[in-house]
Amino acid sequence: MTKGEETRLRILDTALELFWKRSFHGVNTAEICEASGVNKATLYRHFPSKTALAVAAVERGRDRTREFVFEGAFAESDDPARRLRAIYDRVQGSHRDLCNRKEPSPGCPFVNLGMELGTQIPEVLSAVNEAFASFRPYYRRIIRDLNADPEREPLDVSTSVEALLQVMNAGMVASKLKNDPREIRRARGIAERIAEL
Amino acid sequence: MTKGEETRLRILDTALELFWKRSFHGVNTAEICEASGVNKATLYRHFPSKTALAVAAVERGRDRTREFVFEGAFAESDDPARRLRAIYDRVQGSHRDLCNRKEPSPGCPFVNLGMELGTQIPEVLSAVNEAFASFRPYYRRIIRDLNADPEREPLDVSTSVEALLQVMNAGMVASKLKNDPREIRRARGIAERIAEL
Amino acid sequence: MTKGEETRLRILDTALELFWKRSFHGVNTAEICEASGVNKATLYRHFPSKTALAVAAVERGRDRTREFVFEGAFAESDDPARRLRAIYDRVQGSHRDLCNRKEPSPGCPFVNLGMELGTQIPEVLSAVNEAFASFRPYYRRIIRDLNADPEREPLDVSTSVEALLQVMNAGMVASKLKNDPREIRRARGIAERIAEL
Amino acid sequence: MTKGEETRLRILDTALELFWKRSFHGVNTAEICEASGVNKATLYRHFPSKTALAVAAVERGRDRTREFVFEGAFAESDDPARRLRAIYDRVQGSHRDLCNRKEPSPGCPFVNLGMELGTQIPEVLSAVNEAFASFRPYYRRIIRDLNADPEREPLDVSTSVEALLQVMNAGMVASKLKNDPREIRRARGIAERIAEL
DNA sequence: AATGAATGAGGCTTCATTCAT
DNA sequence: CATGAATGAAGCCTCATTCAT
Repeated sequence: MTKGEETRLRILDTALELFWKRSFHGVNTAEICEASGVNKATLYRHFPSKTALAVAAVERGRDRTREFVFEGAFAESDDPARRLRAIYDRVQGSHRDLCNRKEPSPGCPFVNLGMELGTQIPEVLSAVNEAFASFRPYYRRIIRDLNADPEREPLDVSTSVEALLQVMNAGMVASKLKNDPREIRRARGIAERIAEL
Repeated sequence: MTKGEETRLRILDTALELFWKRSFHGVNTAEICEASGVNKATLYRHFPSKTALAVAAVERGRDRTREFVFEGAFAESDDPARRLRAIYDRVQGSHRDLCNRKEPSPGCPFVNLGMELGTQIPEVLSAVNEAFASFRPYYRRIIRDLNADPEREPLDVSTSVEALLQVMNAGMVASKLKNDPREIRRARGIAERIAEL
Repeated sequence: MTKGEETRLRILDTALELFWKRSFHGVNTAEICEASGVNKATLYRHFPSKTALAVAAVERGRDRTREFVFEGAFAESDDPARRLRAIYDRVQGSHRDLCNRKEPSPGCPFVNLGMELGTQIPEVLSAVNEAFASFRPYYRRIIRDLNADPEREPLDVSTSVEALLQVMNAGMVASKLKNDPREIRRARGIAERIAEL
Repeated sequence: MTKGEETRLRILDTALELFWKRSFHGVNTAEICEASGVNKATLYRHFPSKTALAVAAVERGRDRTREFVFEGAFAESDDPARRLRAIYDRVQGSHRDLCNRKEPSPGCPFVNLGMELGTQIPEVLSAVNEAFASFRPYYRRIIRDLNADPEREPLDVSTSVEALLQVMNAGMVASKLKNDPREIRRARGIAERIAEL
C-alpha cells in the first residue's frame, strides 16, 4: 500500500468515526484533519469536498461492516440462527467498546447520516442505501437457510429480509435515543421472532 | 390568543416543518424567519437560541402529532386493531401530501432530529424522547385492549409497546431512505404482526 | 439616505479605490471591510459575492467618473476644445492627488479590471464596457460640436469617438506602466491631434 | 538543448499562454504544471516562485514577440509602411487563431500583466516595460526610414514611437474589452495616421 | 412588540510552496 | 533530475446572534 493510500484510509477511518459519533455537521474539517494527523490541504488532495469525504466514509463503513459484522458472523458458524445472533453481537460489540469509554451510544452510522443528510445531500443518501443493499445478501442467505428446513413453514424471503434490516435499524435508533446499547440486544430478540426462531 | 402567541406559534410551526424536511443544520435562522414572516430579532425575542427553538419545535410537533395522529386515531374507533391501523394511516397521510408535491419523503421529525443531534445537543435528545414517551400511552392502551380479549394469549405490554414504537420508527427511516412513503404502510403490516392481529 | 444605503456606498467607494489601486486579486474582502469600517458579514449582506461587489464598484466608478470628469468638464465651458482638455485635466487631477501621496500611478480602474478579469469574470467585463459606453456620448457631443464649425473638414463621428476613447485608455495604461501621470497629459496632445485641434 | 532546458522552455511557454489568456491570478501553479506535463517540484526547481515564473514568461514572450512579430515583419519587406502593417497583421494573426477556437480575445500579454500586477509585483512591471522597450527600436527604425523621405515633413521620432506603442496597446485593450480582434486591424489605421501614411 | 442593520466566530476550500524519496 | 505527498497561510463566505431605533 502506497503512502498516499495509507493517508487516504487514515482520513477515511477518522472521518467515519467522527461522523458516526458526532454527525456530519457536528464535526468540521479541521477536527477531521487534526484527528487524522494531516493538513487540511492534504485532506482536500484526497477528497474534493467534505460531502465527497462523507460519501467515501460511508462506503468505507459499508466495507468494514460487511467484513467485520457480516463476514465475521458468517465465519463463526454455518447455522443461520447463530449467524443472525452473531450479527447483532458483533454490532453490539463495537458499541460496548464505546460505552466503556463513557461515550454516548452513537447508533448506526448509516442511519445517522441518512437521516441527517437524506434530504440535503443525495449522494450521501445513495451511499447509505448502497451500504444497506450490500448487507441484504447476508440476511437473504440466513432466511433461505432457515427455509431449507423442511419442518419449518417457509418465510417470504424479500419481506423477511427487509424486516430484518429494519429491525436492526430500529434497534440502532433506540440505542442512540435512549443512549443504551442494550437496545441492540433487545432488537436481536425481535429479529429472532421475525425469523421465527 | 394574543398577537405574540400567534407569532410564536407561526415561528414554531414553520421551524418544525423546515427542520423536519431539511434537518436542523440544513436550515438557517434567516430562512426560518423569512418563511414565518418575522424579523430575526423577533425570532430571538421568542426563543433564546436556535437550539431552544428546536426543542420547542419538537414539543410542538409532539403535541400536534398526539392530537392529529393519536387522539385522532382513537376518536375514529374504539377497536384497538382499527386504532392501530388508523395511526399508521394518519402518519402516512401527512406524507402523501408532501409526495404529491414531489418533495422527498422526510421521514419522522423526531427520529431525524434525534439522529442528527442526539450526541450533540442533549436538550433536543430529551425533547425527542419525551415526544416518544407521550406516544407510549396510546400504544399501551391498544395492547391492553387487545389483551382484554380472553381468547388471545396476552402480550407483554411493555415489550410490545416498545416494539410498536420501534416499528413505526423503522418504517419512517425506511420511508426516508428509500424516498417511498409506502414503507409506512408496509410497517403497518409488521406492527399488526407484532400485535398479533 | 438610509443607514443601509450609506453603508453600501461606503463599501462601494472603498472597494472601488482598492480595486483600482491594487487590483481585484490584490485586495481581499477582509481589507475591504477594514477599510470601510464594516464587518465581513455586513459586506455580504450588501453584496452577494466579491465578484458582485466588483461589478457594483465598476458601476459606481462609472457614475462618479461621469459626474466628476465628464459632467464637470462640460459644465466648465461650452467650447468643445476646452471640454476635451478639461476631461483629461480632471482625470489627471485625481491621479496627481495620489502621486503626491507617493502612491504608484494606478491607471484606469475600468481598463485595469477589464484586463485583469475580462477573460475570467464576464460580468465585470460587461460592467466595464457599459462604463465606457456611458462616456461615449460626451465625446460624441464634442466631435459634433467641432463638426458644426463650417470652416472645418468634418470628422467621422463614430471613428473619432472610438479613437478618443482609445487614446484615453492608452494614456492610462502608459501612466500606470511608467508610473508617471504626466502620460495623461501627453495623451491629451494625441487626443487633440485626433480631434484636429 | 539539454533536457532541463527543454523542460524549462515548455513550462515557460505554457505559463505565458495561460497567463495571457487567463491572467496571473486566474491560473494556479497546479494548472501550469498539468498543462506543461511536469511535477510541481519540477516547476519550483526551474523557477523559484510564481512571480519569478511570470517574469521569465514575460521575457520569453518579449523574445518570441520580437522574433515573430517584429523581426518577422521586418524580414517581409524593406518598406517602412509595409513593415508597420505587417506588425499589426502578425499580431492579429495570433489572435485569429484563438478566435477560431472560440476562445475570447485575450488582448496583449504585456498590457494584461502590467495592468493586473503593475501596482502589486514590481518585478513583473519591470519585465513588461523591458518588453516594450525592446519593441521601440523597430518603431524607431520605421519612423526614421519614413523621415528619410525628403518629400515628407519629418516626424518627431520619440513622440511618434511612443504614440505607435500606445496605439498598439489601445488596440489590444479594445480587442479584449469588445472581444473582437478586428479592433487590432482598426488600430492599424490609427497607427498609419500617426505615421502619416 | 418589532425591525433594519450589524457583528464575531467559524465554516469550507484553495493557494503557493516544500519535503522525502 | 524528477516525483508523489504534504503543508501553513490565507481566501471567500455564512452562521447564529445582538444592537439601536
